[in-house]
Amino acid sequence: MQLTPAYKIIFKKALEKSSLKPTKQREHIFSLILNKKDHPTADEIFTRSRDTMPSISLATVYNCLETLVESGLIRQVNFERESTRYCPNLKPHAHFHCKETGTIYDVDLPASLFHSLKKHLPKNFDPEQIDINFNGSIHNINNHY
Amino acid sequence: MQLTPAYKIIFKKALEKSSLKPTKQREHIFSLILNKKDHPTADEIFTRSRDTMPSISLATVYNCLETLVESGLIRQVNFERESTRYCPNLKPHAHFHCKETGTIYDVDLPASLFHSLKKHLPKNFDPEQIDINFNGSIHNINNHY
DNA sequence: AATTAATTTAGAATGATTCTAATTACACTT
DNA sequence: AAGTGTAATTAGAATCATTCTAAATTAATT
Repeated sequence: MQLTPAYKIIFKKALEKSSLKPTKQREHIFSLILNKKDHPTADEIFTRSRDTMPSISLATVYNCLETLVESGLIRQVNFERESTRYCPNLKPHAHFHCKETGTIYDVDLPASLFHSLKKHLPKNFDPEQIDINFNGSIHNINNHY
Repeated sequence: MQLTPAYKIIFKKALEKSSLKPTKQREHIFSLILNKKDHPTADEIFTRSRDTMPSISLATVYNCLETLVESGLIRQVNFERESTRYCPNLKPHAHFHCKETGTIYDVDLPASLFHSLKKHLPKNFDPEQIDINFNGSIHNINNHY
């Protein structure tokens, strides 16, 4: 697991901005999330890291994920009360949760939609984050014949 | 805690539709949620019910809430991994979570917005529920002078 | 190399929720 | 009214994701 040089710079800058240190563990967790663009839980990341960094502890995985979120390198995704998942996609987007498989899909949305959502808030409400989560099922197109 | 006659009918019908029984406990929990239109947690509801139904157990509160959600009488609201909250407002709406106080506010949204959100999904994605959650702070207008 | 602060670590603790198994309530028959 | 069967309630144990704690390690700075 390696970060590309470009991402290495992004990584260091983002952490330094919050005066956090670019440690091996943090870099490793970040690269794991970037290299497989799904939405893993802390525990899945912990399991994955056993291949390449067997000495890391679960507590560290949680700590690293927290600092990566803080520094804006990844996002948290929550569905109901399932384990928190982590997402490297920083573009404004929504999530679709398939209730059959549990898989989470990114859904790109135009910025305009986020803007019109904000317009419906009272003037003194200041949103920092907007989460849009769909929950449903996915029809297999091949089933229709 | 009493349901109005109108709500009593709604309550019975909704449960019967799922062949569930309109028990004292279920009715009581439902009335507690209707009569104070905030977004209580299971534990808060448990505490509130001690005044009027001291014998109810926490497990029953959880069970009742589950059946009320199943039968469409109330909605669940989740923010991050905080305790699940319950909401009697069945109109399509969003939620705003104040990160200072933890309070949750309903935000009415036009149905058209939900429709345009759905348009951005792939054709075979079939959303059953859309959750829109704002997270942020609320400015006190009186602070500006 | 010494000092200091931040980070990592293992394991314990927490807290919300679910599960289990026993009891109770209710609807429907005799 | 008594009996039967099913669903609901209950107390307490169990679970599971996450956070906490305190000690050990690492990294940055003097």
